[in-house]
Amino acid sequence: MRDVAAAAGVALKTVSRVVNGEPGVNPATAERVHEAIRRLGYRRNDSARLLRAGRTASIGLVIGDISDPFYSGLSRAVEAVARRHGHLLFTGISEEDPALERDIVLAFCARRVDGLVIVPAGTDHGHLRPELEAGVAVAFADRPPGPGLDADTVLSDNAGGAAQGVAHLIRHGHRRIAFLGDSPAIFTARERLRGYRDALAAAGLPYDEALVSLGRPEPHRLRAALAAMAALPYPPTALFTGNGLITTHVLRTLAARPGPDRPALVGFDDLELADLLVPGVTVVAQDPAGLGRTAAELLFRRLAGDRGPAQRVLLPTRLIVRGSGEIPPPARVA
Amino acid sequence: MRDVAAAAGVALKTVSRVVNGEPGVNPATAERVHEAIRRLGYRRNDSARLLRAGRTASIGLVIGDISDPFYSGLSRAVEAVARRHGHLLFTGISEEDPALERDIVLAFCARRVDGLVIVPAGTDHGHLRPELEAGVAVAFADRPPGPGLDADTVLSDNAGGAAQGVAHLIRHGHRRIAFLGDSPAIFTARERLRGYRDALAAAGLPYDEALVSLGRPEPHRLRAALAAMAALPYPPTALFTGNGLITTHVLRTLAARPGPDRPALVGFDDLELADLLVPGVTVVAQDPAGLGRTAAELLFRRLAGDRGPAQRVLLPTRLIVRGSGEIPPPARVA
DNA sequence: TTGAAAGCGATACCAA
DNA sequence: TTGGTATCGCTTTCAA
Repeated sequence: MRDVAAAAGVALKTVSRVVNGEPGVNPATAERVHEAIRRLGYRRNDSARLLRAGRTASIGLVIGDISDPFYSGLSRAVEAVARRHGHLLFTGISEEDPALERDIVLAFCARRVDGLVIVPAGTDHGHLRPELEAGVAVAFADRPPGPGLDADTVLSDNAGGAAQGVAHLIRHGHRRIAFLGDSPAIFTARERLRGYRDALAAAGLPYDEALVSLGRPEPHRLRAALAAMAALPYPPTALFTGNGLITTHVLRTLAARPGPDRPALVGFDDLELADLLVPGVTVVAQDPAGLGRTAAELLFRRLAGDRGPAQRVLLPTRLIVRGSGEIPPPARVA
Repeated sequence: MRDVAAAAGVALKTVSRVVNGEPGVNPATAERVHEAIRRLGYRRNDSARLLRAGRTASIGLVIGDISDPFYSGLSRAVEAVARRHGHLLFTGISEEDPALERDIVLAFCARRVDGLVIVPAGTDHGHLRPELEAGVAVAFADRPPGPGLDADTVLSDNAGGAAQGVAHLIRHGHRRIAFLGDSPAIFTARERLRGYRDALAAAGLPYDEALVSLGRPEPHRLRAALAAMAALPYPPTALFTGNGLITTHVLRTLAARPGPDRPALVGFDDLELADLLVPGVTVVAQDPAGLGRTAAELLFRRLAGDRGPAQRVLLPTRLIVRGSGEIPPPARVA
């Protein structure tokens, strides 16, 4: 910019005025400046401008795994909202590792992002407190922050959705319904398990630990769990799977070992091509874009100056009926 | 930092030394500074530091649609490489709109990103020339830049992969093979069509325009194309679909209208759950992570000072046999 | 070992 | 309408 000013024979400030379209510049002078800008191929350095302005017009998104379609949908929505507000988006991938999440968050804060949208992997967000006090806005999506931190949070109705899915199976005559879920260390997994129990209780059915398997969504673990349940005196006639990955692995296991009495199945999370499988996979679908959009919008409301109490938004889920959840239990042999 | 210096009763520079772990500071002084840092909750502003340093330690990724699993895999790989090099990643989504792509690229450049990884939607990248001259490194992934621009480029072997898939169908006895592809305005679509023609030619089969349908991957367009082909005197006995979305829509159409003579099918791009469909979907799989990783690594090689000629890397594809591509043609009724 | 002053590239305030 | 100068938060150069 200094070079431009020199080339045009004007002061720095005049160039700044022209570049920013500020009023009060003689058209002839402005033209001289434009000429110099063209000739020198000058373009403004936004980083420097924003340093002066004291903001960065950027927000950071921290997410566990962008190759999961759920999170990529969320991510896309956040980007759209950011751009609509004239902000750029930093994306950081935590690989569900709390330490990495923390590093990324701190790196973003060191760049002085205006705000953060976090899908937390960790459960301790103490490192965020000083940043919040320093004025960084934060919104959590999909999972809540660890205890002791108060920030806007957008969640799916995990418990309600799971209850809805399990109630659907009960309505179709099932009494022995298994729950295959992720590790209870994960908030959403706990909530979905709660929904499962709620639905059983509401129908007056007992909670049987032998029908519940929680842990990492690994194929061999799930195969073993299914085998153990199949060996029970009264094996489950229906399965509720706690997330998309688990549903996929369970479907593979069922396909590899086709039997006459295929259990009914309802899964949490929609799957690509779920409608093309035979039978189609009945699922409780979330709204990943809605999570991202809502979290980002809450964030920008804060950036616009909203100082109200932290909000917690619960987004509804939707049962999509496709066939696998409507398989009746085998006829009772009297 | 000024406040810290004042609180510790030292000069600005001393604080800077302590913060950056530079040698030559009296341990006692350093401790006083640390104390002040803690008390004031100070943390360094990286944006300001990098402004002084003349770099931003950030790169930009411009991508068409992150919710496409292909691009989210690519994106994830770019993020990983960026972090490994201590860089932050800006993500911009062009929605396959050249004008938007240009805006995003220019916004990134205005922030003075050190480099860009672009999955181009546009075919004219003239706006990049001044940026390149200004020292921004650029690598293209999945599709090449428009003519007249010379930059590192990483592509899948689209033509080779398509030829491999079509040859697979020919090997299974098919002579009438349809090609359902995306708009020829798209580089990858053109290349895959070329591979199709190559494979036909290599087998001595004629190229029949009636068996080729190009255009947007919309369900009704594809349904109409399939219906028209089915009405031919000699309808195709096998289909080659030019990308994942097209494969999906075609599978839906076939499922909705099951006939006795189901055509064989090989699709470009792998699909989630492709192994669980009946029959499993035979595909030509790309390596999205490889595209992203390689492009990002080329970029960082440039940032490290490599001034060699622009490279073009071709990544191999892989045929995954699952059943749909091995259906034989119906027996010839003599 | 420590510090003063200049500068990175822009904007803001006040004066001319 | 235009320009000088201080400033954003930090690093670098050179001197003490």
